[in-house]
Amino acid sequence: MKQIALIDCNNFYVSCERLFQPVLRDQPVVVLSNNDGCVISRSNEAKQAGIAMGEPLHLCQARINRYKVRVFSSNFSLYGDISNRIMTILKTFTKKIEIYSIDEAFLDLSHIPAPKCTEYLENMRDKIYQLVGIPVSIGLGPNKTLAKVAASYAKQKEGVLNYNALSQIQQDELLRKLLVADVWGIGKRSASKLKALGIYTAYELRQAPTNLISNKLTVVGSRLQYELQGYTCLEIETHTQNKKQIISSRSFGSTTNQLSDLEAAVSLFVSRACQKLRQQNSLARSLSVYIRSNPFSKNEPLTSLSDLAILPQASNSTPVFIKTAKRLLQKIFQQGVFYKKAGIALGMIQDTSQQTGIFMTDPKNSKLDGIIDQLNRSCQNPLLFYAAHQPTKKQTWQMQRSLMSQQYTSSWKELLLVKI
DNA sequence: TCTGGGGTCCTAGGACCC
DNA sequence: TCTGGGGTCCTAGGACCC
Repeated sequence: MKQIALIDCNNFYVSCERLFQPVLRDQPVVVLSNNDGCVISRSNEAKQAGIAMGEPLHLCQARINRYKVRVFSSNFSLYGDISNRIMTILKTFTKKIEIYSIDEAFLDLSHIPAPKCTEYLENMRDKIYQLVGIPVSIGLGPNKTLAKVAASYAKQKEGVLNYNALSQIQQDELLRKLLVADVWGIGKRSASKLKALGIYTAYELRQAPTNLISNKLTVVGSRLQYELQGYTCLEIETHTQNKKQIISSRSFGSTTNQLSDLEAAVSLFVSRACQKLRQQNSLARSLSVYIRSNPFSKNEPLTSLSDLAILPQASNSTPVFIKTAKRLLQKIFQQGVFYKKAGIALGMIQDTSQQTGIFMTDPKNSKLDGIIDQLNRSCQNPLLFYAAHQPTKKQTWQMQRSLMSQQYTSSWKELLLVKI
């Protein structure tokens, strides 16, 4: 039988903040999304204080005050750096690893003798804590879905749970306790469809007639059902695929009705996306731009505008896409609307080597982009910008991150100081 | 006053062709 | 006046994930 492990960092962003401020260890802590909008990571104490995942800050402010919850803006460059350290350690255990998200990885440990597997996982957990200081939970099962199930219970079991080592009765018991809405891949919609069929738990989903599930939840549901039964439908993907779409978008700190503000924002998003595009050695042919007003506004109706352009030739040149983005923006822009968010997406992505036709990328532009990438990669805050971003102007639309911790590991200026 | 961002996969339905 | 049906490709939108 296969042995698939899921390593899941506990309350990852909160754990990263605690790493550099140990005094937070027993305190309730939350980390907020961009613009300090929603809660996106909670310590166990904060969960007990009744703060929900994704809850808007302004709705839980009273509870935060009452329970003296410590609040942080998100510090993604710090979290990314800590994540890299953990993934590097995991790679010493096996080459068959899929980095699934910033705080999760699947490992194929089928080569480890089954009786030794639990001990192997405990060793892994201890090593990560010892070397990086982040607590993790590890679940192991015959496939990804059951590894996920095991990991969700591992949090109560000293961080490690080996589903394969359980008896049939224990496995059934585990699935009976698990609500179907908490199964990986079952969201709100699917959960309510299943509820209508009288299916409430993972166990009931596993036992349900297969044609019923495929009718109601399509092949996606069928795959999950098979995986709950112990078959493999979702393989581990060991090499990172190039992105098929690259999105860059942000909500603004405050709204704006100025085209020039939107142009500056969109130009910045295009530069970020193009840099990612070049990083994976790709070209894109389509660019879409969208802008919208505040969907939560009680006074103004929602305005959401977008348009897409397809270039005659695939490109990864920042100036080419900035020019196109501005053209689209001018086309869709409506006067008198107060905009809260803008974004761009690059699509029709292909490998650099796939480029055909006689028009190649302008060598001058591509050399310039290369130099900008190189300089900006070597430092925390970009050194070089296209003038279209208006970097020297104070931007009213920029993000609010008033509660951010230091860049302890990713900025020379903000390294942790140790006094001895 | 204050509600994230980035990504994937799947499907239904329209356009088009023979 | 009669006005098919099957196949492919593409896209928008739904659903879900972290």
